[in-house]
Amino acid sequence: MARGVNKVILIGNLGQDPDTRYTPNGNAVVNLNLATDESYKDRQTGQMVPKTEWHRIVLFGKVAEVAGQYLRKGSKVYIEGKLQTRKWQGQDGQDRYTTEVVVDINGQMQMLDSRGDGGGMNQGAPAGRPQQSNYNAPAAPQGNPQQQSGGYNQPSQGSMPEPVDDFDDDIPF
Amino acid sequence: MARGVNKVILIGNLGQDPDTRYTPNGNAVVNLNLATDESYKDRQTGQMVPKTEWHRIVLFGKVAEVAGQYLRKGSKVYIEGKLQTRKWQGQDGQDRYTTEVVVDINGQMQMLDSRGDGGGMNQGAPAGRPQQSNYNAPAAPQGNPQQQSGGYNQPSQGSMPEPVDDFDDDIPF
Amino acid sequence: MARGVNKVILIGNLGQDPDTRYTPNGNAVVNLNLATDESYKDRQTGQMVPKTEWHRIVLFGKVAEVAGQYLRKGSKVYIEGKLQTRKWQGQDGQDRYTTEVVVDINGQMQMLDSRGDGGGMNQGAPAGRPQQSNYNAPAAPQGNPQQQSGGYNQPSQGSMPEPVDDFDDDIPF
Amino acid sequence: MARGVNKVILIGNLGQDPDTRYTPNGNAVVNLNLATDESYKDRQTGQMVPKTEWHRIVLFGKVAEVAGQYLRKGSKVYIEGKLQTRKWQGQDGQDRYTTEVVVDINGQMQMLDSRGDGGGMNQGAPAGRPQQSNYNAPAAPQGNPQQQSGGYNQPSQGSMPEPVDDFDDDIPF
DNA sequence: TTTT
DNA sequence: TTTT
Repeated sequence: MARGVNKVILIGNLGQDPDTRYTPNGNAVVNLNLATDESYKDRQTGQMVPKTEWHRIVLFGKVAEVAGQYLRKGSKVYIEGKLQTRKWQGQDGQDRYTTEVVVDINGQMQMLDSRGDGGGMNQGAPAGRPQQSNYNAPAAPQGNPQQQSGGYNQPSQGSMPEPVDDFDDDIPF
Repeated sequence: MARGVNKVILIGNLGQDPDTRYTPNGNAVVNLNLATDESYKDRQTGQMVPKTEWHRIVLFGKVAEVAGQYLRKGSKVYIEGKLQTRKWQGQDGQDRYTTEVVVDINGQMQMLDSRGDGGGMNQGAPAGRPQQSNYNAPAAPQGNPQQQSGGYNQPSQGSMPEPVDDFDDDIPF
Repeated sequence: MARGVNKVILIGNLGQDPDTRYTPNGNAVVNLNLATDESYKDRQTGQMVPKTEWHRIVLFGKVAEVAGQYLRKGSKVYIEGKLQTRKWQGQDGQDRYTTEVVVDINGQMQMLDSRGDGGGMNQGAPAGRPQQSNYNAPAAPQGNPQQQSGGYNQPSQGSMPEPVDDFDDDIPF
Repeated sequence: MARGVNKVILIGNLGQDPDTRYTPNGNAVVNLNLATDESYKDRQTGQMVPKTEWHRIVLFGKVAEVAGQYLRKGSKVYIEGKLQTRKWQGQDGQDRYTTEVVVDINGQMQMLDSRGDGGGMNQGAPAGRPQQSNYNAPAAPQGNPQQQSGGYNQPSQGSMPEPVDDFDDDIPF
């Protein structure tokens, strides 16, 4: 239920392979870094200047499993989710905020191609092995705080904790 | 032009009066703090738990002027804009990131009522005087970083700089 | 599941009270006539010309019950649904098509006020009695075909049949 | 300007090549037939049943030119526009209504691939010759009324007139 | 870090 | 009439 509207719609390409983790109950949580491109006319030069915006996407439940399995660096994807800002403590003890686009059972994810980055033509075919990095988070992308935490759900001061979802962890979506 | 899609749609209420500033060229730039409400079922208690998400909105051009003039704390509003993340330096010299919903000529703002917070019934009527705080930013609401900068376009290290828009500052939207 | 995206987002006002009907299984099906206003500059006169677009909305399940109970002629409402075109036979035996915005469990309905048309101030309060017209449909508003059918689920040639939803009629949404 | 919200977002595939026409002033007007796919669970069989919805899209201005040039039967496309219902007279003199998704300067069109239907790999490359049928309208697709009119802007009773846009015809978008 |  |  909602007494408001909170909706985000994005189409862009993945800057890297999905980062798949699992909750203690075995539910997938997938992070994506999504680039949306825009260009605008520079008033000095009159030239069109490309501009890339990077978005941090978090998927839960079944849509997370599909994303983790089929999406790869470079994949074009449609995302429908909601904005959520999480508070966490930096190593200096100060508050930090990270805004993410959360895709849960109310959201949507549509693969618009399935190209991996190996140059392969695996159109519509699942990648061999879903990437899973439960122990070693990748370096954070531009525009997002460093992610140095250990396993999912073990945030600690001085690192960015993982997102939590509103839904019951025991019941798969 | 865009080779991607970057769209945010929100309906919520203002947590405080709009913060109106002006660029050197006299164009309005308005910041809003918008709350969207949601509720979800707590799995322990089975109760519905209300949850408020706060969004930082930045309006440019004509829509900014209208927002600054007619919106007030408590106003219900429809916002259509795009996600944008800005990088700035904290007082400790470290990088910080703030994600905002930018409403420019491609976006939309719809007043869904015009209630001020004084309990007045100025339904559909303009507020007496548009609030303008070019010298003293209000404290940030829950879920958003503190805003301690001075006037618009004078960011300094240790404070959060103001957003900049892609559009020609001299040409009103 | 969907391999495409089909989404409609509207904010407007009801041209008349909701038309509530029930399936044989007791599920509510509500029809709304929603007006969205726009204005554009006439190139002859240079004047802004108002233009109203009428939309036929069909709600199913729980959201239908809420709509039927709380919405009234004049109510402002947010609608999120999908486009659906139904084929039916006119009295002359020829095919007709009606496009509707369908709001089911994947959609959303948000009351933006609860004004009835009696000029009452029942803000946020339920109307006394949900209107139900299972036997006598109101005349269609501007921009929509006449609705002359009998009870729900008894379409006949020469009238516009009622919409059907994809979902199991026995299981409430 | 708008005092309401009227927005449609679609991702689907073209059922046929675009139909490009020109106004007397030389502005392109392009019609698309777009299929969006969905599937739902049949309650009798428990099977997933595919369901296709067809949409009539009308593009104006620059986005129309791009669509006419680069899209082909089978192309996947993102459409953002508004709902509009047009009234016209059937050959029997009776009123008919056709609902379209209008994409003008406020809308958006994104090619999600550029595949033509000849099986060619013209990825991102313009098709040899933009289809133009100013004299001979194609048979109407399923889910849409027959289109039997002559050239653009010469509707007559007994046929479905072409759509008109709110914008000044002389000024390219 | 993506894509065209 | 499309697509996977």
